[in-house]
Amino acid sequence: MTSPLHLYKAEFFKTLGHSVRLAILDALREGPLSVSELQAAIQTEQSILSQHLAKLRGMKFVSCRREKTTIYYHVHDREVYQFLDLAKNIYVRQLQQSQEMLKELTPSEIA
Amino acid sequence: MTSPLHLYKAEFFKTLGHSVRLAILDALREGPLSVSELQAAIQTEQSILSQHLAKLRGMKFVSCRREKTTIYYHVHDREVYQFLDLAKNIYVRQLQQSQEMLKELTPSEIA
DNA sequence: TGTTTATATTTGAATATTCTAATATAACAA
DNA sequence: TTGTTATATTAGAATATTCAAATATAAACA
Repeated sequence: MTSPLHLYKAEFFKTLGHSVRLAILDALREGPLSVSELQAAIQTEQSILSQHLAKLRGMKFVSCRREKTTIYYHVHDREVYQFLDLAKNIYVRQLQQSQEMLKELTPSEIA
Repeated sequence: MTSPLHLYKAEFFKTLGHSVRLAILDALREGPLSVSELQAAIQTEQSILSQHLAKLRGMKFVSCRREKTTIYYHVHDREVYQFLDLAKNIYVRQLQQSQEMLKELTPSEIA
């Protein structure tokens, strides 16, 4: 086990495992945005944004087209949003569970 | 942006971003397995397996119960498999696309 | 051509993750 | 109690990822 496919899958998930990259995908839900629009939307330094866009491009989560000097990014496969929403179901439940565990602790147990 | 929720989501995906952890989840598809059964199934050192199980537990992807000296792991929320299968649709398409790009390259372009 | 604007890439330091090896714990049996 | 089996945790080295700053590129325009 831990086949080449598992390694590829791992890269796939790793690419999603960064808050800026998730914010980028979220920002692109409504449609394409230029890099500077993205920069404004998620409040991130130009070079950092560019580096994260490169990773998303590398895994084909996004593509881009140039229009004069502006580069517009869009998600490559909109099914990714279904997927992200399904993820949300799961981690929201996971979070809730953690919350419940916290609530059951007495103050002395927490300290 | 890059809210606390985005940070949490990123942790969620990061937890899935390792081939051993994906192999563990796959191995648990059919039902619970003990640590040594997992070890046999995915051919991994005891301590490494244990460390990855700890991460999966931490994010509540798996839970475990003890039976005498044996510890059985199971996935915490079976919806994770729907989610992983949806992921597969997406990255298989992404892979195919990369393949097609490769095919279009002439040998000289590759070298 | 030179300048400006928009974006990408590179480099090295800072940080985080993973692995290996060793040690710890928990339950049970002799 | 001591030993054994199954699993977990810890510590430090090895590796990978991220960030910040500087530099590079590409298109458009004066």
